Amino acid sequence: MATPQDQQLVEQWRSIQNTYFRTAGAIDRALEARFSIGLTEFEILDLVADSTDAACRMKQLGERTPMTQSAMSKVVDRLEKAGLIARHSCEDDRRSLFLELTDAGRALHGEAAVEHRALLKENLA
Amino acid sequence: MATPQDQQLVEQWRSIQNTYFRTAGAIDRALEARFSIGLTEFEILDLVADSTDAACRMKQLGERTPMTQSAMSKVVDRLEKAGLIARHSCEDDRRSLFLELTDAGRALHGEAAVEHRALLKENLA
DNA sequence: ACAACTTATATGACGCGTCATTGAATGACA
DNA sequence: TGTCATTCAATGACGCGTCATATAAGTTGT
Repeated sequence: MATPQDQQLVEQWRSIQNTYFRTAGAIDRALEARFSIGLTEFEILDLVADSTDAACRMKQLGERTPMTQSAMSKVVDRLEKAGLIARHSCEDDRRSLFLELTDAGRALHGEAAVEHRALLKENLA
Repeated sequence: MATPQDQQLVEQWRSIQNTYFRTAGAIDRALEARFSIGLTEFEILDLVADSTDAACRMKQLGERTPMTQSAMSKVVDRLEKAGLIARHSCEDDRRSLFLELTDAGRALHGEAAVEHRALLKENLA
């Protein structure tokens, strides 16, 4: 029934869960408190900030995160309403959207990233 | 700004997130499909099944999971409605609750655990 | 050029988790 | 014993993610 192997798997799993929740929670709370954005919003900002290629991005960003397409759409909604990101329609394919940080978005990302990295370091020791 | 250390931290973090989402998603879908319970419900069943001591448990279970007290309460609600678990009031301290698997709960947990461990093995390689 | 299919994003209903609060029982201490 | 603080659990409002769809644009084959 409960082989030692199973025990070890379960242990490993619980450890991952704890690390994940602790870290995600800490980052989320910190970003919310200081910048009024959640972890999810930050992750999108971070991905867009990292993107150098000028391709139509919504889709491609989706490949770099475990988020659903639907979730992404709503996160981008919030970021747009917050004035941190802009959607540009894409000339080649008018179904696609091109995302770009606004100045405010870029500024906020810069500051938030410092906090983000610091909390990662603190929690992933 | 983006030191190699930071890069590595972010990599590590993304890896944890991916593992977590992939694994949790797989287990959740499988349990939902075959037993009509989610991962969260299973985790509570699993904790209760593992508990040998007869202490008043709601509280103590809370210490073994990243779940909120409020979340636990609702999960237990669902498990109770599904007839898998029973709440008993605790004589020593009438604020506390004592949880116990029903026969159906024990049976379901036994089968679900096999699936759970199998999916852990598959995803945490 | 016209259907039928596929792809990119948006949206609405819904479920779950969280926060803040409540209710009830207990403890502490004068 | 009476008051005040503390602890355990439940609840309601709310936000976010998911699923299933909708909308719109592109693609393919004839």
